[in-house]
Amino acid sequence: MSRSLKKEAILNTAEALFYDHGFHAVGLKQIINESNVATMTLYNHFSSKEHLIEEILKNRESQYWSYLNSSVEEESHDPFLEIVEAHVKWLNDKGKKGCMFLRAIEEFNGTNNEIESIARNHKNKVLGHLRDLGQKKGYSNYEDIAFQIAVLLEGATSMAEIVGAQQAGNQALCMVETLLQAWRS
Amino acid sequence: MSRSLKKEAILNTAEALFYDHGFHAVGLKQIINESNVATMTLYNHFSSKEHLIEEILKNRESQYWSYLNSSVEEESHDPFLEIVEAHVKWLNDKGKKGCMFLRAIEEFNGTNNEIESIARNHKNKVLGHLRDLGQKKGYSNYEDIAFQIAVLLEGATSMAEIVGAQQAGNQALCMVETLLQAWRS
DNA sequence: TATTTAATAGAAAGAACGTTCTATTTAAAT
DNA sequence: ATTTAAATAGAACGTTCTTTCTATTAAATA
Repeated sequence: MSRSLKKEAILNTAEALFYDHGFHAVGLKQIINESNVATMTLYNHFSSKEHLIEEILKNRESQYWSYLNSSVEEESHDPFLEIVEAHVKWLNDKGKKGCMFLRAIEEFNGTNNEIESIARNHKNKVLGHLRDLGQKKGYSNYEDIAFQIAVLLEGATSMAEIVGAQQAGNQALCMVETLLQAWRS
Repeated sequence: MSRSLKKEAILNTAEALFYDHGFHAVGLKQIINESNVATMTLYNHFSSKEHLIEEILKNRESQYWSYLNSSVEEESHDPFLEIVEAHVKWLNDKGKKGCMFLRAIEEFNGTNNEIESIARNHKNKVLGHLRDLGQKKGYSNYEDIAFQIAVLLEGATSMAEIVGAQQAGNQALCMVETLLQAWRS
């Protein structure tokens, strides 16, 4: 098993465990056991638990963007609908237990600035992306529209924890359709 | 300082700390220090950290309902609008850092069934309340409408962490108005 | 083949965790 | 005034935490 495969195993196991139970609730021992590596193998790849968390968040962010970008075409007719659809796909695949970035903010605010920044920057980048889409589509109130779509995305993520990704996603899609129609008229 | 004042101090301090940093991230030592009680005073009132968490969640649930009930009149003309307004008031007063119930579910799912149940039951009760309101208002698709209002509420809670309760609340209110208009026509 | 590099298991460190114990002081009840 | 009960500070317990160390084995490179 090559070096990078070990690192990959650690990242995958740790991401799953942190996502399922929280950053502070999961110990390195469990991560080491479940990813079948030695303690020092983890510490050779990541200098501390918190640096491991940073790398997991960066990975997860790029995964999320690949969901958004693969589903939303350039010059799409309905970019917001496609964004919500892509987000729902993400929820089905990797988002059934809430938003890992919000949880990072919640668990590390005031105690680890780097982790908090990674998470906050991600959220602000999504907001900026929505704003760009709205502006490109010619909405004069693109600022408000971006916030509102963001509320829908975050709401769907949270509701997926309670009623499942399917139900939460469908309702969010239904709402964005209604809103788009209202905004056009 | 009487016995029940001590208990109250512990509950308030612990609620604030758990809400700010998470259940696993905050130790009893900090709670004991910041609420100015002795270790055994805490253990005389609460048999364990997790029982303390249970009581905090139950308290918080009743606080949330008092926000909802005080703002929503019987036979209101626009109960959904009032629900969202009450929720936004809650966010401004006690909800700037996400939903404590969702976080309880996330941190204790699979490891503490009692805590998880308290949180899940609360969320389902809110959903049931929304359904009742929709049905009473005569919406035939009250089931879907309840889910959709819930998505708005949860979305506003999450967005409050990123852009503040004011902005998040305003956008959620704006959306519910648009949706209500669409549902009526 | 010889040499360097990675990965291993597991012990050990030292701090922090939840919880219990002890001995003392304060307050209430008789 | 005497007894009973509560609350106190803080030590202590056993466990777990993150991190480091050691000594050994496996892989890759030269």
